[in-house]
Amino acid sequence: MNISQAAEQSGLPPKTIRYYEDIGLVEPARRRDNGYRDYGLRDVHMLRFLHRARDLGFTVADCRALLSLYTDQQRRSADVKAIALKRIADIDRKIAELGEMRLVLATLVEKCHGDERPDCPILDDFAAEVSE
Amino acid sequence: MNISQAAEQSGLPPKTIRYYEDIGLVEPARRRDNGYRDYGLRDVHMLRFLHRARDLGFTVADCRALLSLYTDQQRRSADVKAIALKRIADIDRKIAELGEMRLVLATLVEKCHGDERPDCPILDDFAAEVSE
DNA sequence: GCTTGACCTTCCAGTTACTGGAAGGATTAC
DNA sequence: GTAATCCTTCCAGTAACTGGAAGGTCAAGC
Repeated sequence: MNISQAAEQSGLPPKTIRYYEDIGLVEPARRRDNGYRDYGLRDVHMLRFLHRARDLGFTVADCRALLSLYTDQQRRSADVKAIALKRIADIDRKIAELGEMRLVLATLVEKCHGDERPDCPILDDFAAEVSE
Repeated sequence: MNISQAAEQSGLPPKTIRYYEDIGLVEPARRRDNGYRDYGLRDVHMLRFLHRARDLGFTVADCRALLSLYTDQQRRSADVKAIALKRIADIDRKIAELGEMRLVLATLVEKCHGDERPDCPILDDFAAEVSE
């Protein structure tokens, strides 16, 4: 099948599929006589795998590792789990960070009357001297 | 003062300060005879403002707007508040997204025994056919 | 006066993971 | 035959820096 079919079935845009080939995340696709890439079920599987992993926020580097574990029949499930746990820890760190930002902003927003007047506790906060 | 002092007092690395000047986020600094940038208190103020705003996750584009509101005595606090509210909405969207990822991953991780054996529900999930 | 180290300058390249677009060839529908 | 829709490659841009190279400046110590 052509790249656009593979795109449709994997959920990845054609551009992204070519990009993944470029960076060696997937094997170069077979080519037909006219130079078009030709995908089979197995290829689509791999692409879908990547789509799913990327959707869960794994980096391309992680995807490389996950894909290699996926194709390795001798893998240890512990290795997969470790990558997933690292990702969860990452997510937790980001959520915490965003939560702190949100808290600060919500506090400031609440104090700001938000009308035609120029005085604004939000800007005041941004401009405040750092407390020693 | 030199850029490294300005960096220390604003919390931004010298590289970043030069970068902000490059992209026109701050006015070009005064220069001394030797070509060195020379910063005053007012400059450091602006830089610290930017540091704070960036720390709260505002984009550089937002910072541009916030900085212009900051220096505008005729500003409407409503405009500042609107930017902050947009940022909060953004944070909420990101937290929700991360929360969903976390939920999925935590479920999968829990199911994975994580030992020497190769079978792994995480990989199984990634490789699963999309349900129609 | 000279050297050494710590500054400073500019400029170019790399990071992440794509995405848009141009130029040109192939295929398909009518 | 031709128009629309594919496909190809390649180059550039995105966000917000960061690292590093090449070279000028300055302050301290001998």
